[in-house]
Amino acid sequence: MNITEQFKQLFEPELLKELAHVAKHNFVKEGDIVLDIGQTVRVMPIVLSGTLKISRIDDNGEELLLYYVSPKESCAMTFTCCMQQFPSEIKAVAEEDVTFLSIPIATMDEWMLKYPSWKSFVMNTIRVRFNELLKAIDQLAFQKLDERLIHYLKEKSKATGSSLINLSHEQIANEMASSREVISRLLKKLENEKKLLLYRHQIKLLKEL
Amino acid sequence: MNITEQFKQLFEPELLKELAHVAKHNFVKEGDIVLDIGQTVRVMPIVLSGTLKISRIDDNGEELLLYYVSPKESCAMTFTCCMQQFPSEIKAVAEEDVTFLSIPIATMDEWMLKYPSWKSFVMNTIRVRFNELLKAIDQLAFQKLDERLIHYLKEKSKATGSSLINLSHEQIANEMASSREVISRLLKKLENEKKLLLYRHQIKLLKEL
DNA sequence: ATCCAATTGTAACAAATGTCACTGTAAACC
DNA sequence: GGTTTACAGTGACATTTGTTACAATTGGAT
Repeated sequence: MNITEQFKQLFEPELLKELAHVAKHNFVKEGDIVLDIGQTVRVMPIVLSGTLKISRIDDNGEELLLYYVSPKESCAMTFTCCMQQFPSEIKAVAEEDVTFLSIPIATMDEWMLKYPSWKSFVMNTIRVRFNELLKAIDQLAFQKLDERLIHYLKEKSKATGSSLINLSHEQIANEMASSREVISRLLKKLENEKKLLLYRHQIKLLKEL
Repeated sequence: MNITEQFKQLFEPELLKELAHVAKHNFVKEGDIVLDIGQTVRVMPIVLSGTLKISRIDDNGEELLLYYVSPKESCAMTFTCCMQQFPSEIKAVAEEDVTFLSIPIATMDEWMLKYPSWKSFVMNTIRVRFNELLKAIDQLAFQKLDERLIHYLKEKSKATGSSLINLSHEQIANEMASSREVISRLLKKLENEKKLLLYRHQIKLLKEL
């Protein structure tokens, strides 16, 4: 699908034309790091296909998944860091193969003044991502690990669009800043409760979840 | 101090003039709720004196402190919710008596186009608050409760500008989404380690902390 | 001065999570 | 086919955090 088609609902015709003209196309493979902590952000990305995983890494290299960026979406923190040329506080990895547009700083700055639909898009992105962070905080502060795990699985399923999750327990533990044995234990409990099925490197979510 | 004086470093002269003219002055007393979860935000606040406490409340009424808004600062989530007339996801309470300016939506929107210094201020506010939320997430995901408590006390001390903290253990437990007995236990441990002194309704932080 | 309510201290126990050690098993590679 | 390696299962134990219950103390109210 071409860009104009994909963003027809979101942007006004003039902006669509400029977008097709100015935006650079990028392609990264599953697992590629699009942006690492500490790197200076130089362009604003808009995902066309695939999913970006945004996460936070602490000093010991421990990870915590924050949220996903899906097609037609962007990442607010990239945006604000970008506008002011600050180093990134988050890490963005391609969850699957990803194509995305990149918009130069100067351009998106100019569009803020010129196109109401662009300003709405940016404001919306910022608001939505704030709420994602608040959701992450809710999970950490108010939920036990079993509830967090269920939430994690559902989000992962939503991001990939499948009830089959292809991850090892170790990988899940890493993204949740927990440990493999604990995740195994909780997954087994969920299996006993008939909420999912466990296979090697794969989890099938059932409707009871 | 008058507004023009206070914001001289931050805003250009033209904007200062408009600010003095357009902004409404508000005053709230310690403990007053400036904005509750679910309320629609109608103006953007800029603190002149005192401190606002921004926190998240879950469905069971449990609280978690997110960050403070100090003089010459604003709250990014208020801003983005405001711009799009969405209900607030956070609660803002006056930590001490607070005076603040409020800017109507239409005005701040207009200023975004007109004044570079205003746009910088807004972008900066958004970036800084994102980082505050990330700090909160770091604490929850990667730190044990004793470290979180130390962090909490230091932040509180910074916000009030004093090494004397006038709070009961119960209040601290509430703001940290923990329980009173646990906080008492950890505070006692810190006292034994000569990092602070405990009094009734008061904690004195020592330089060893 | 006495009483009362709020605050703090603390022990004992419970639950949640993390760690260690080891086993079995499936997949992947020669 | 046999070996190797990554993954999953699990019991035992440690640590962290939460809960219950009650005692001790403080500060204010009357």
